[in-house]
Amino acid sequence: MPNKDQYTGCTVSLHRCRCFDRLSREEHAFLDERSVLINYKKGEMICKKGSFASHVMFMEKGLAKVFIDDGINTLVLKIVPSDTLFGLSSISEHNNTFQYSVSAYVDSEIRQIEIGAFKEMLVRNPLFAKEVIETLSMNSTQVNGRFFCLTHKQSYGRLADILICLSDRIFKTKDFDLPLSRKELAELSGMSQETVIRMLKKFDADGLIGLQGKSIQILDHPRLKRISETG
Amino acid sequence: MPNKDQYTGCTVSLHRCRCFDRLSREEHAFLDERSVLINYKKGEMICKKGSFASHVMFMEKGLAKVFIDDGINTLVLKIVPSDTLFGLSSISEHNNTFQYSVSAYVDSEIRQIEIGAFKEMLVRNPLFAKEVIETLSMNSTQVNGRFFCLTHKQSYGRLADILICLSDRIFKTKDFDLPLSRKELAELSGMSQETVIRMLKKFDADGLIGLQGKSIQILDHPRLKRISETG
DNA sequence: GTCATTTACTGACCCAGGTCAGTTTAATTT
DNA sequence: AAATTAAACTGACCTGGGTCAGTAAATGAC
Repeated sequence: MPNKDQYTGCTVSLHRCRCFDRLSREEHAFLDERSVLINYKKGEMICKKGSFASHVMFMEKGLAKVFIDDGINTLVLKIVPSDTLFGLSSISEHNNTFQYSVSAYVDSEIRQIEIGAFKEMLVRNPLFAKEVIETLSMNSTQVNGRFFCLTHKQSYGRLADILICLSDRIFKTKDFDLPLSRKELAELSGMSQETVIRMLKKFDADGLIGLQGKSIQILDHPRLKRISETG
Repeated sequence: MPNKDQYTGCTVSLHRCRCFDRLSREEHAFLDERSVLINYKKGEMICKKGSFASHVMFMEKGLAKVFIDDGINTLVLKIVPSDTLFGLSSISEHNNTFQYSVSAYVDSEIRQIEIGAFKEMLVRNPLFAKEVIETLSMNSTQVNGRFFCLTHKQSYGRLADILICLSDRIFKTKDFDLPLSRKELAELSGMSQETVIRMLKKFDADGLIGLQGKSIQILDHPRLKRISETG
């Protein structure tokens, strides 16, 4: 077999954190009592990089982007779909602030788990800790693949990646209404708004996708895949 | 205070893993007995992405690059200096292979710790696990900063970053002999060999650095820093 | 409904930096 | 020291995709 590793700019890991499966009924209750459920509206900021991290978060239902920025440019690290634990980077003792910002793509329901309780659970239940380690490690691998892709693939490939990712992993259908603006799609694939628009039109003209405003359908998945792979 | 976050393409975290400080004498001995010490020569492969991960590693002395590649392009995720734990991404149960490759920049001495023993320790000693989580989390933050930088800064800024990083964090002197070729410096700053050479020459001509072959001295640290920040 | 504002789109321009094809210098080998 | 090979460097060329300056369409406000 060939040793060609393929990376994608995909933003969502297939990994689901199993840490809560490791908890006893009491432990589960312990965390539950130290959690609150918050609703966010589309576009709302869920947490801001640099602010005090008083909790880790669990996306009950919704979709959000995890990103860092310098005031001018934005880099989307990953997307958080339903049933995902996030904000783990703030477990660190010496860095009790969020290491990234998160904002809602759509109306979202998020459970905040008090960080002290979460940390206590790490020490109380080693299997829980082990799953958290697993999740952190899978996250890194995911982000690294995306890192490779954004630095070494060209734009067509990156856009194809994102379209495939949206279809396969996020909406799980070939035909979906994009809750993102072109601008957001652009920062997701690491390029300018204008380029995204031009390339979407190109894909549409070439019969790879169907495009009517926010509604996108994947018409030629294999060819899209090939574009993603070849650049 | 302004809310402008600065990211650098820096490859080395200042974080040192304190997990071993959490071990009792016996636990220390336990891991020691399940470790081996291996020497690698400059340029030698320390581990290959995709191969079975039978151990985590500790850099006793040396310098190595952690990278992923697709056969054509290489992306250096980070540099591993002395006294650093690495290869943690292979702790995962469901992914018992290395998630990246590592190769030695200079002759290096590396302790391999049998992964079963390491995982056992994670469960046996929760404070140990907590420190490992901390390290994973710091690693991510570090790589994310680099990610931002390589995707959003231009080449001069990235090269300035790397030079500052080499001087401040790796060699800890303003005057050092680079153990890397221009090609390696290029992949470190995410650009082509030719561009690195041209820019080094430019920095030299502008009096920012002194350049004689492999020997580099940082002459104008503040200005270099400014270049790193602005472009 | 009309107006205002945001989002989507188009075209023209341009330049950072990659690629290619060399030459020069340094490091190894014999 | 001559011969190879690899690394460092130079110049010419070219293009992917960013930026800017608009227009068109969609969405929301009143």
